[in-house]
Amino acid sequence: MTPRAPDPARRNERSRQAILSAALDLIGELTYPKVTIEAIASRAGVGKQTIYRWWPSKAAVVFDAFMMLNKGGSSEVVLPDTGDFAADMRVVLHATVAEFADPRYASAYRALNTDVQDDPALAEQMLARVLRPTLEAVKERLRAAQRAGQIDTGIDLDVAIELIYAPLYHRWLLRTGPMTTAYADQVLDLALRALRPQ
Amino acid sequence: MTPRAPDPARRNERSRQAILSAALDLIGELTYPKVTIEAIASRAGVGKQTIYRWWPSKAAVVFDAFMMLNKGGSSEVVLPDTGDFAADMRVVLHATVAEFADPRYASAYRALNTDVQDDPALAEQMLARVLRPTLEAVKERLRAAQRAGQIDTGIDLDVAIELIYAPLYHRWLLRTGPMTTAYADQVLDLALRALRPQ
Amino acid sequence: MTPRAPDPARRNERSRQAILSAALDLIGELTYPKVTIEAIASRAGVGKQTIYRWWPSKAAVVFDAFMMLNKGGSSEVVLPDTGDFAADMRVVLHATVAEFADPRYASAYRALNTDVQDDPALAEQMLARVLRPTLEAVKERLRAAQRAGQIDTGIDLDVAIELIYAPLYHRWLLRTGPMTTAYADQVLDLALRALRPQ
Amino acid sequence: MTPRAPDPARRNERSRQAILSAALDLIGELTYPKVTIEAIASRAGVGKQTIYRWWPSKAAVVFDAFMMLNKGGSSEVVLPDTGDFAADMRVVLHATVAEFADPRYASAYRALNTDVQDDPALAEQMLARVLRPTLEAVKERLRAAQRAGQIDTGIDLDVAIELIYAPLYHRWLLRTGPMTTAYADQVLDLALRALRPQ
DNA sequence: TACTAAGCGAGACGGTACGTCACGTCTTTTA
DNA sequence: TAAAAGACGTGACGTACCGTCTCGCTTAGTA
Repeated sequence: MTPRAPDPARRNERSRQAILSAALDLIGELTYPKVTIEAIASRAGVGKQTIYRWWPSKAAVVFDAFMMLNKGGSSEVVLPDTGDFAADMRVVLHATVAEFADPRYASAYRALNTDVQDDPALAEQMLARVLRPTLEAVKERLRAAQRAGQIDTGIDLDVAIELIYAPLYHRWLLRTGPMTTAYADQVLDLALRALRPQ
Repeated sequence: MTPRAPDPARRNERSRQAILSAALDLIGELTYPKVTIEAIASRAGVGKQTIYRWWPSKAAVVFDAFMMLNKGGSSEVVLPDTGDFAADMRVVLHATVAEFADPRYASAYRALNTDVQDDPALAEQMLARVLRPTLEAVKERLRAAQRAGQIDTGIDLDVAIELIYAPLYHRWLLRTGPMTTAYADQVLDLALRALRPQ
Repeated sequence: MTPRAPDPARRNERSRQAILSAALDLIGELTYPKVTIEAIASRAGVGKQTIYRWWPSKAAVVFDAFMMLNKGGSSEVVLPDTGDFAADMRVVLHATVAEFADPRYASAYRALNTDVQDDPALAEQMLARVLRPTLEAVKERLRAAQRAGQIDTGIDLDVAIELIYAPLYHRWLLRTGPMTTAYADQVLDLALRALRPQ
Repeated sequence: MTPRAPDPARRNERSRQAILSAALDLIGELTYPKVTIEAIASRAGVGKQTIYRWWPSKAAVVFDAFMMLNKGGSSEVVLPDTGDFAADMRVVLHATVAEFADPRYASAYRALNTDVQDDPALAEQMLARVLRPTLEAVKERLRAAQRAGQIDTGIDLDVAIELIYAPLYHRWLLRTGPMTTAYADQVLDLALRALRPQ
């Protein structure tokens, strides 16, 4: 009596799009607990079963919806490399600040950070498809900067990355202060003091 | 027909304790969405109304329960000052790592970080009674270190604090890696490179 | 983990009445399969759970609603006894025909005769509280008629009763013909030919 | 854009048989509400559409399945005529009792008596193809008995028929007692008292 | 010492959303 | 082109909690 998985080939692409769009819209309009599966289905003009057929939970829907926004779902992240690490990182962090300013992106991301707390499978996906690609790209850029003599070669790059990124996420998630490019610049300046060769 | 606020003098302390303990126990045992008001009331041997009489939401109950654990509910945080800033911070960060290792503390804290996303009042309370006291104490210790010439005087202390703390919270909330004292030491070492006079 | 039965003392009589009335109204208006629990709850202005708390199934609700109509729920049935059995039975059968003419009574009765087919508990209740009381009363009246010499003493009264009643129910349930007092009279006349002393 | 009726010539007889057999099997195994179209299709190894293409409702399928059992689907009913009306009717009623004892026949018949309540088209079919042929045959036999002087000529034969048949159906549908040949004999004996010339 | 008003445990209530099932329609693929 | 397979929009199912309410029953503080 296995439930038998549905056949992806028969999947209705129009419905899939409608569901993800409805989810994003509702997340932007309502507080997350009010973004119910029923509300998404209703907004998308779709049966609830069509959601349950393809996603195991609301969180999974939101994840896919978020991935639609996040770099078009691509897991490949490539950072600019003009040869000036500080300038390149500044561009990247400003882009991050800009993403946080998009209410649909920000709300979906907050929702995922909430759901991740009680959903190990989602946590793994977030790590693998959202966080890790970015962190790996930064790490790669850091390595290039080390080769160029801009970053101390004795530094543990994994810690270096979090020194740069964590303050932004921390401030944003906990709303300890405004999320501005100026703040990003401050953090970056300070972090670079720690990373440069001494 | 104002509902007339309940009289705190007549409040049953035994019930209050039972509720907060039940909340903490359940948070440690169950996934947060299953920690319902009904479950707390039932576990505490208490009527639901007794919870609704004294707290506006589940999040408020969890907050009070968490405060019971967090430094005994005191909002006064004082950091050690042996004259060696690095050593003092190391002690403090190790204490933080230890708190994160307590499952009841950790689960309650995660739950609050979740609820905060859609509850501005709770967010304000978290900031004022949990985060700010610690951050202020660290800031104070940083100022003393500046006076002692251990920290560069040109540094914005608010950013400095986040450089030290954010990586820990980031790694813990997003589970990007293990939460160890070794990691805390690495972060602190790196951060201090940024903060010391140059 | 027994579900613990609800306490009848705390039951809301207003809700109970609203539910039974709503059920009867809907049965009179809609085809039986469209008389859903949700529709009853909605019409009664009541939560679904209030129905599920007190009744195990839609059929049970309909049964109680029907009993409200059927002789005011009383299980005591007493037949007239003027000394003339034929005349007395004619009165009784005409009353039965009149009941069948009430759309709420008739629809509820039909619904119960439907549900009874797959619900032995309901079948038992129908027998004990609806059919048997009437049949017993007729039997009692038949016995009196035997003593008065109007009915042959060799007759099996249980069969005699069904000879009188079954044709009415049969015609009504299967809609093999119109349900009129004239038909009742015809059946009664014929049955009495079988029952009278010979 | 009329849906265009399917062409009966192209109908797959193997599927038709499989559907009717599956329906009968399920009716014998499950409670009627659980005999769903999906269950029939699945059991028959047939697509749902193949059922919807050829039958308007579950009741229609069950009707056809029942007709397969009921006298081989023939609508022609001929009663024995040995010259002894009582004996002939006894044979016929015993055959009816035997049919009621077949669980597939009985379950299907009960199901139809249920569906008939909210489906006038089905009711008409039941009357025309199941009840009327039998009743007409009995009527014909009664007429012969009248001519033979065994039945009073003043009797309304339609009422006479119901006097004989209704008690059996009544007892069977409402389960007011066991369905035995002895009971059939009792009913017949009593009914004949009413019908014989006096 | 009795009275009275509040908090209390209990749990029924009107609701909303859950996740599942079957409906009847449709679309795609196979024979 | 009928048939199998099964996804789809729809809507009811029966359950779980929500937050409010109403019961009796303690349990203080007032008379």
